[in-house]
Amino acid sequence: MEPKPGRKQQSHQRIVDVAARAIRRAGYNGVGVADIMKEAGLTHGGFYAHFPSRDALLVEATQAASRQSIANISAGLEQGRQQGLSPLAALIESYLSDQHLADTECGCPVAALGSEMPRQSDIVRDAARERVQALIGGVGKVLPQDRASQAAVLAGTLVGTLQLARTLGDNEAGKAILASARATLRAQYDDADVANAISSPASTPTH
Amino acid sequence: MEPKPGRKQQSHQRIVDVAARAIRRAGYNGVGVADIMKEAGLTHGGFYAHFPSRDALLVEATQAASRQSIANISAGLEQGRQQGLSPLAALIESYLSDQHLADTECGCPVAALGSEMPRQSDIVRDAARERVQALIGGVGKVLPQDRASQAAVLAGTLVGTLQLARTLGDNEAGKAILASARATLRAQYDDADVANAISSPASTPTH
DNA sequence: TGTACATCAGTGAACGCGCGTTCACTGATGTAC
DNA sequence: TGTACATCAGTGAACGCGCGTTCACTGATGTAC
Repeated sequence: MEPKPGRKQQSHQRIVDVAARAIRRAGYNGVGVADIMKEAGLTHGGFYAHFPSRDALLVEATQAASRQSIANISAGLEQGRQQGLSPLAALIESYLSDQHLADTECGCPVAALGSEMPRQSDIVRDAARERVQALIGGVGKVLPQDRASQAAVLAGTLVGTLQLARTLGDNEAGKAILASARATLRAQYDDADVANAISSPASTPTH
Repeated sequence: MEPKPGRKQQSHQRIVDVAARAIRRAGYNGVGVADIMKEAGLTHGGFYAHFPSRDALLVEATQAASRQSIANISAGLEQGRQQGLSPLAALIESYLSDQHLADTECGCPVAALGSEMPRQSDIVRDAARERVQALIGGVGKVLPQDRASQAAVLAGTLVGTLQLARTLGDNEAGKAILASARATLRAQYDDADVANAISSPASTPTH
């Protein structure tokens, strides 16, 4: 119903995009209203013309991060497809890639914020809950139908493994865990069909 | 060299214990010095006679939480052994129990703080890194020797799955994920040897 | 055993500082005639 | 086309408040003689 974005809507979008990266980089508690407004090229005073509260921004930022993450995962699947990987193998390779280890800011919000999500206010937690359900649902779609019930475990595996790697660091220790995890999961989930098609982890998009 | 605890050491211990629970309940950023001292029955002014900084407390709290978690996991393994479970099956059952879902405060610090660990100051992060390595090592010990390389993935699976369940909530949705995860992992990791010995999730200690 | 003093653990007021939030105001954009 | 006015998006100073940290002080415990 509103064909042109309009100046205010552009600013709004810019604030949300900045916040979507900020929460993944620094955590829900890690950045303030003033920081975000500054990074969006504005002063903090104007914030409440865009959002009724800081929490309202966190909701939109969580949703925006989710959208970006979904787009990145889709891109990873497409790239994997071109390399002859099954969707499942492509998901594992790209989610547990060295790039995703390094680029928390543009990666999966569940991996970046998983342990903080249960502690957020109701509205933020609702947004987080939706993202978790969507992640599980998305993982389910790349699993063979007879394994659909494993979606939650695989989602948990991806999220948890990436967190462990990030805590060890964006270095050899962290990368070693990811490499070992990819190898294990390839064998466990993808058995014979594509395991041989994988050679180089290559550079995959982040989530 | 110091046989008697002494009054100050007792206070110190009390503060650390309170903090070990507080960080898991509310996150590294979720509780302040004054809150912790109050919960330990002291006033905030005396804090810096015990610790050079808030971060120094977070280090000790992380280590204390790790010790408690290790003790709880050991108890879970022992309880499983009495029920005829393999150590691996017992670990899965107790880590992914409904009790551990509910009792974040006394549970595994990696599950409670995983996504915040990479963002902490150097000294806190070092403590977190040690805990992650110990967790992976501990998981490796319950795995059959020919599967030792899977320790990191399994550790990630436990941590990540519990986080997803907690974000969904301490309710049917969260419990459903845990139940499905236990079933999947039983089949995946423990194959034939003990899967039949499990019937009721029962009440297991927290971590 | 009793007194005098030193040490020790904890108290509570105070400090800067940064945060989320509010608000009177400004300058630019758009509309009416 | 030009002028007058209303609307709108953003500014920047200010507000309470809670935080981590400091510090002069107090009351209890322990030691010397």
